[in-house]
Amino acid sequence: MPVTVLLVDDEPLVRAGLRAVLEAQPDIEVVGEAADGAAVIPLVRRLRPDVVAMDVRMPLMDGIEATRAVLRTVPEPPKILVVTTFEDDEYVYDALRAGADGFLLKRARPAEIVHAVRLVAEGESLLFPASVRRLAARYGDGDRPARAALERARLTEREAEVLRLMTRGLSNAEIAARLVVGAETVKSHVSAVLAKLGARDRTQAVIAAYESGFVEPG
Amino acid sequence: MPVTVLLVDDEPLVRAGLRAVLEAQPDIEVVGEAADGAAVIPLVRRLRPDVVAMDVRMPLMDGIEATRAVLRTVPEPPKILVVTTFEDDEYVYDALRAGADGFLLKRARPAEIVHAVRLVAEGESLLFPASVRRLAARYGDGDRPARAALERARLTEREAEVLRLMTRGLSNAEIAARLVVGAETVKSHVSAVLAKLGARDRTQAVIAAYESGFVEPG
DNA sequence: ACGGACCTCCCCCGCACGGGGGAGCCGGTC
DNA sequence: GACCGGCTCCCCCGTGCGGGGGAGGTCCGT
Repeated sequence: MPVTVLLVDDEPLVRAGLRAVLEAQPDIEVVGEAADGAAVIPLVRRLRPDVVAMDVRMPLMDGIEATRAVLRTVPEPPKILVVTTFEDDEYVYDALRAGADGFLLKRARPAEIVHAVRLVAEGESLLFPASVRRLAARYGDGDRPARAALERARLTEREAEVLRLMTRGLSNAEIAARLVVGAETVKSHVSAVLAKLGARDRTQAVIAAYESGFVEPG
Repeated sequence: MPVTVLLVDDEPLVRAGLRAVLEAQPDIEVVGEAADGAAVIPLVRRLRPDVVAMDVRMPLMDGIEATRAVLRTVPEPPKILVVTTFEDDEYVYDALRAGADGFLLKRARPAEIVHAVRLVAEGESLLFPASVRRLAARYGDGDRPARAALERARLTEREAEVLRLMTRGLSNAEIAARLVVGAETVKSHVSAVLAKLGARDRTQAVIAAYESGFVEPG
């Protein structure tokens, strides 16, 4: 029986590429796709794939969190193959700690991609040495306070909703109208968001939202 | 007769994705692939594609240089569609100056990718294909001329630089200090950017920059 | 019963922002 | 020469924004 794979990546182009590469193999079958980590668990339960090819950066739930969620909640969970780029090196260790079974660079050759899927399906774990080496080189750049800030932010539901509307370009008055509350209330929420994000104004808050993946561009 | 396309990208996965997306269309045919800009010219001469989907960052010869080389040396050159994820505004403008006919983000949806290929094949040029549709949808109520404004949005060098600093969260005063000009000058540039982007305030301008791929999040 | 989030609304206040004008200078084009 | 686009700087002016306070209300866990 073939190895069944679930693709999880927010970029349709990458999904199409992975599908094309993997389905060219007679012993590998792509049984499903998801555009965000938040959609993974029900899909895994229903499709019961052998391997999940999981992107790291996704809008709602990132690959790390999704990996944790799957391994925690699904009995006999699938193997998790984290598909990453050089830019995501910072997450490699986090993903390993979350229980991922292997790593794959998006720029790997098709044969390597196929090989990686077969390996993790067989229970082997693999790590591309190149990515780990780069990790050490690039570690400590730390020029992304916005991301860290947002991850630590713990916005309340209302604050997150207000931030979402801010990222749609709405003014405080428009947000108030949309949420059917007073303008002063919106100001309070906005102030709370700015404080939690370490942002000076709504523009910086919106930037932080984009940089952190809180909103999906495109 | 179908639109013929040559794919130029150093990542096989991306090539596979583009091929899968484009060949799903009956009127588009992928006639060749190259992994580097250095291999483009002989391929273009031999295959005579209508469109070259050209990556920017490649090991030997980048997409900008390859675009220049093709347009300089090939009679009746193909349309050049620059495809990239890494969104240096430098690259964008360099590519356009080099004579590229369009600009496409890898994270665009398949339909947008197909649309972009057809457009440039027909002789249209497009700058930020994704953003036009999205902003049109967002302000689709019709009260705002954002769509037309953005289509006309040809930011000057200075305006693009100001917008870039806006997307870094800088205030007008900070931008003025950075560019060593007066605050009034920055205000003029910002106003021009807002007008050209159909944005009401700097927040909406930053959003448009992210949505259009003018800046790359993450 | 109590504290503590959370959501809601209110006050005052300073200021950066953005719109509307105009103007001089430079480099390229016709 | 005249023209035009781009960059620079200047004026006035209204207001949306954000800081710093405070204060009710509900729900929840202890």
